[in-house]
Amino acid sequence: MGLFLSTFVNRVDKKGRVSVPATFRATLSQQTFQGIIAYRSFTAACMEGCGMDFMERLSDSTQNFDAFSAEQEDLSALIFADARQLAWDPEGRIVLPEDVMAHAGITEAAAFVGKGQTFQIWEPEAYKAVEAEIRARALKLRPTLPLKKPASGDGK
Amino acid sequence: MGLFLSTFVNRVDKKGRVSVPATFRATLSQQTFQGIIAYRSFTAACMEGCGMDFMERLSDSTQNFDAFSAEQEDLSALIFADARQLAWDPEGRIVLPEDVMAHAGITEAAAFVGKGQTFQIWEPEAYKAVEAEIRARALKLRPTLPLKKPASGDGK
DNA sequence: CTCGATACCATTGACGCCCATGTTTACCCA
DNA sequence: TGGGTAAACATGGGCGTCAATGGTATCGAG
Repeated sequence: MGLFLSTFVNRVDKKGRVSVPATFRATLSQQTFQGIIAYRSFTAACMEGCGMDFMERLSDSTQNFDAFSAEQEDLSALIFADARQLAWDPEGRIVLPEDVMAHAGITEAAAFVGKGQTFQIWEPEAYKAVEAEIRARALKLRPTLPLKKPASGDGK
Repeated sequence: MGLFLSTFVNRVDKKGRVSVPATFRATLSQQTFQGIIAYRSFTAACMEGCGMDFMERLSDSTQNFDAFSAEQEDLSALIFADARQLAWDPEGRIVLPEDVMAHAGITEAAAFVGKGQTFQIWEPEAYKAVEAEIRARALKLRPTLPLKKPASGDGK
């Protein structure tokens, strides 16, 4: 399974177009929908991004009523309502809608930030500030990452 | 499963290329992604290095929401955002990005330091200093390493 | 007919691939 | 056991391809 890794800053032209990083496109290449899904973050001034399969998994999760609280169901409903399908053109660019750019404060450039299964889209300077903040806190608290054991069997 | 062992110092050419030690490549040879993943250490002036499977394990771990605190989630998110996929060329070299070399202070050479499951990339002189420090501390404290029992069954 | 959206085309600059070379290590044979 | 040979690895440079980016044309809707 492909992951969204690293951070890429790409220019936004006057038509609102921006290139989706090639590596992100590669991870999404096997999906039914040739593009990305984007919705406004609840907690930060950025967009959340993912592929269609992630949306389907979210949908599946909400089917298990007992697995999800009422709050979580509200949240996922909000996500579905706000999600936009942004197809990319033959050159791999998407067009950022007005309100998306407004929500994230994006003007001239957009930062695609890998989050593993998903990614985020930020105004580059805003992300730098947030990142520095988290990094400083991480340095102070020194949390440790509990890792699962490698998949049993072979190391393939 | 292969381990990253020993320390290798290789030259960095003017294009920023450096050979990944052959033994490290062998350790990573069975991975889906032919290259290394590198991200900036939070605590030291070096890069942390690993293979794609390590990232996937991290991703799997973050799926267990209850197992993760907010701080840990921040940290793993930071790793994903900072992780760079550095594929090697047919000769086994990777290109070190500008900011990577800046963070680690690397100019003419890079030291690949085995850490077992992972490895680190240092500016050679900087690592020598840190190593001497750790060695001196180890001599004084005489820490002991608790060993797990060997896995029953196969030793694979 | 006008405006907006999307496909098409062109440019450039970085990155990956190819070939060539030196140097060390490992191996084979005398 | 020693020398010679061959393979593998580390290193350097040149070139082609692809991704990112900016502009133009075309199609459709209002």
